[in-house]
Amino acid sequence: MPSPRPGRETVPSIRDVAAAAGVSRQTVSRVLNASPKVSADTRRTVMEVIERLQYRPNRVARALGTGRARGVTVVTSDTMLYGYASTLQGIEEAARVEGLAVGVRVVESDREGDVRNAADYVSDPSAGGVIVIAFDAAGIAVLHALPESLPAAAAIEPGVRGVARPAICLDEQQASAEATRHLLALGHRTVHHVAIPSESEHSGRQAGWRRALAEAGAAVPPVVPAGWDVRSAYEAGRVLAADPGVTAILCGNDDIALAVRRALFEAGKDVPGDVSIVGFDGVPGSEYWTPALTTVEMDFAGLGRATVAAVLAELAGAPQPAVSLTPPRLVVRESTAPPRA
Amino acid sequence: MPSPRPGRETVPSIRDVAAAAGVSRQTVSRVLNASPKVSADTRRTVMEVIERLQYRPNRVARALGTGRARGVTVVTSDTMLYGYASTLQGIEEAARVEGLAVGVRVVESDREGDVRNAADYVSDPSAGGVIVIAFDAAGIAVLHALPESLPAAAAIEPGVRGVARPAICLDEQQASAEATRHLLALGHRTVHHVAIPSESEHSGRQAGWRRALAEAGAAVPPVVPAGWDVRSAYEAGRVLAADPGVTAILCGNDDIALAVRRALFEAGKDVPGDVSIVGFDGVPGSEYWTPALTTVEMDFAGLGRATVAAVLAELAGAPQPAVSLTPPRLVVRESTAPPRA
DNA sequence: TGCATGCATGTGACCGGTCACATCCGCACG
DNA sequence: CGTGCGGATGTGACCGGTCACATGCATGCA
Repeated sequence: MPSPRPGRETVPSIRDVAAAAGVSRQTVSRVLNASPKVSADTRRTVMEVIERLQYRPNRVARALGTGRARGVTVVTSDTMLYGYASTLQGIEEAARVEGLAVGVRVVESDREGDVRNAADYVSDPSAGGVIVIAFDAAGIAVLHALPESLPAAAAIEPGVRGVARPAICLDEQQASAEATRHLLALGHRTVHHVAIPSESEHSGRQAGWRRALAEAGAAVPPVVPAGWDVRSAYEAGRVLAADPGVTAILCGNDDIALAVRRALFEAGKDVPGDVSIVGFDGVPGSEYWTPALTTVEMDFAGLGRATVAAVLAELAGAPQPAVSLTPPRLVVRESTAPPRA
Repeated sequence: MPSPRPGRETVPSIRDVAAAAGVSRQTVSRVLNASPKVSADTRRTVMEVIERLQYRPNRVARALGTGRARGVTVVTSDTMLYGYASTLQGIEEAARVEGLAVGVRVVESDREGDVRNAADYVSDPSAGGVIVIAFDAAGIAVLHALPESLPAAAAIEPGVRGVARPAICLDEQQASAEATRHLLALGHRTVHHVAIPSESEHSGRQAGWRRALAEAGAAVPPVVPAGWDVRSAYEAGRVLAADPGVTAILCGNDDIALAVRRALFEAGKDVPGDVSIVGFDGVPGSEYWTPALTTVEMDFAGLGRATVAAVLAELAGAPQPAVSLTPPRLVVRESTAPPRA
C-alpha cells in the first residue's frame, strides 16, 4: 500500500472507486454527473461502492477540470444592513438547495481600487457564478468592472439603467405610492420623505412617493437625503421635527424610521399623534416597536433566490427564467394616524 | 497560435509568464509565493511580466496542488441575528485582509442530517480552513462532527466544555455582573432575567447575573427562557409585565429587550419609570430607541477576527496566538432608572 | 452476410498550479 | 586544485477530476 504524502489525507479518489467497482474513472464520473449514458446495472454498482468507500467528489479538482467552480460568489458592499443581509440570506438558501458553494466578497466602497480588486477576485474560476448586490454605487461599479465573459447576475434597485446583466429588482414604486396614499387618505396635506442613498433619481421609493403626491394634487416637499448610517437619518429627522408643517413622513428604510422617530421624540412630538411615520423594508421586530411601525415589507430573500436562478441560467447558457417575486406590501400598524384636528 | 477549447477563456497561465520571462514555471511560482530563494533580479523581471500580462494565479489550481484552498468557510446556523452576522462580518474583514477567500455554509438546525452534510461540505479541500460559529446547539454539533484533521476554530459562548478545537469567546460574565450591579445600585431589590437559548447552564450572561445577585444578597428569581425569535421573547415579557414585583429586567439580548419593552408598553408600564430594562449585544440603533437602551456592547467583529487568526495558525501548524479582545462593556443610557418610590 | 447505427464504456491528454528532487554555478576551504 | 557547500533554478510527476475521442459490441436493415 503506497503511503500518501505526509500531511495529506488518504481520502478515496475517483480512481479508487473505479478500481473497486471494476469500471473506468470516466464511468464513475458519469454516474456522479447523472449522465444518461450509463446502464442501470453499472450505475447501481458504482453507487454502492461510493457509499461503501464514503467517497466524496473533490470540488477543487472538478472546478479545475471544468474551468469553473460549481458555486456562486456574492459581491456586496455590506453584510449587516437589513436589505443586504436579507438578500444574502436568500441567496445562500437557494444556492444550498442547488448544491452550490457560496462565497462572499465585500467591496469596500471607500477604498481606492477595491472595485478592481473585487472584479479580479471573482474573475478567478473558483468564484463560480457571480451575484452582485448592487443597491449602491459600489455595487454598480463592480457590475461594470466585471469581465464580459463572467456568468453573473445582479440584485439592483429599480430604475437603474445601463446594466448589461440579468438584473432583478423588487417593484417598490407601487408599494411606495400605496404608503403615500395611505397617509394622504388619513388626512395629511402632504407627506415628507427622508431618502436612502440612491443611484437613480427615479428609484422606486422616491418615484412612487412623487407619483402618489402628484396624483393627489398634494405639494411635493423637497426630499431630505440620509446616508446608510443611523446618525445621518437622525439629523434629517431633527430638521423635520423642527418644522411644524410636517405631519407625515415616509422614511426610506426602517433604520431611518427609527432615527426619525427618536428625533421626533426628543422634540416632544408624539408618534402617531403629532406626526405619522412609515418605514420601508419591514425589519424583523418592527412590529414590536412602540408604536409598532407601519412599513413596507420587502421580500429580499425572494430577490436573492431569484438572482441564484438567474446565474444558474447564465451558467447553463439557458435563457433567463421568468421569476415571480412577492411584491412589496404595505403593512399598516400603529405609527400612522390622522393628523391632529 | 493554438486556439483554446471553445468556451474557455484565454487567460495567461503560469507557463505563459515563465516563457515570457525566460525562466521556469517553478521560479514564477516561487515569486508568487514570496519564496526567499529567488534572486532580486529574477524576481523583478518576473513581476514585470506578471504586470504586463495581467497574470492572476488560479486559486483552483493552487488548491489542487497544495491539497487545500487558501480560504475559510464559516459554518453557522444563522446569518441575520446580530451576534452571528456581526461575527461573520469580522471574519470576512479579517480574511479579506489576509487574502483569504470566504465561504459560508448555513447549517439548518432543524433539518435532519444537515450537521453531517455541513461537516461533509467543509471536509472538501475547497473549503479551506473552517470557522464554526457555535453559539448554539447546531454549531456545537457541527464542531463535534468535524474530522479531526481539518484545520478549524470556533467562536463559542463562554462556559461550553469539551470542544477539542481552538475556541474563542467573549467574557460576558463580567459585564453581565456589572449590568446587574448597576440595576441593584439604582435601588432595585432584585433583577429578573430573560435568557437566550444557551448550551451551558453557566453561560456568561446567566452566570454573571447570578453571581452579582448572590454577592449582593439579593433573591435569585427563576430564569425566564426565550428563543431566538422575537415572539417568544414577547411572551416572556408578558409574563414579567404582569408581575408587579418585577422592577428590573436583564434581557439576554437586545431583540429580547425590544420585545420585553413592547410587552411592558402594552401592560401600561413605563420604561424606565415602572420597570428598568437592560439589553445585551449593543445592536446598532439601540441608542436611538425610545428610551435609548442601556445595554452591554459586545465586540463580535473582534471575536470573528480572532477566529481567523486562530485558523490561520492551525493552517500554518503554528501555536495559537494570544489575542486580546475588547471586553464586553456596559453602556448606560435611558432604559434604566431607580424604581418608583 | 455486410455494414451503418447507437449505446455503453474506456483511454490519453489536460486543467494550472505545487511538490520533491536534480542540477548548475560560484565561492571558500583544506 | 579538488572538494564541499549553499543559493538559484529547472524537471518530471502529481493533485483529482473532466474533456474529446476511440473502441467494443449488439442491433437493425438492405
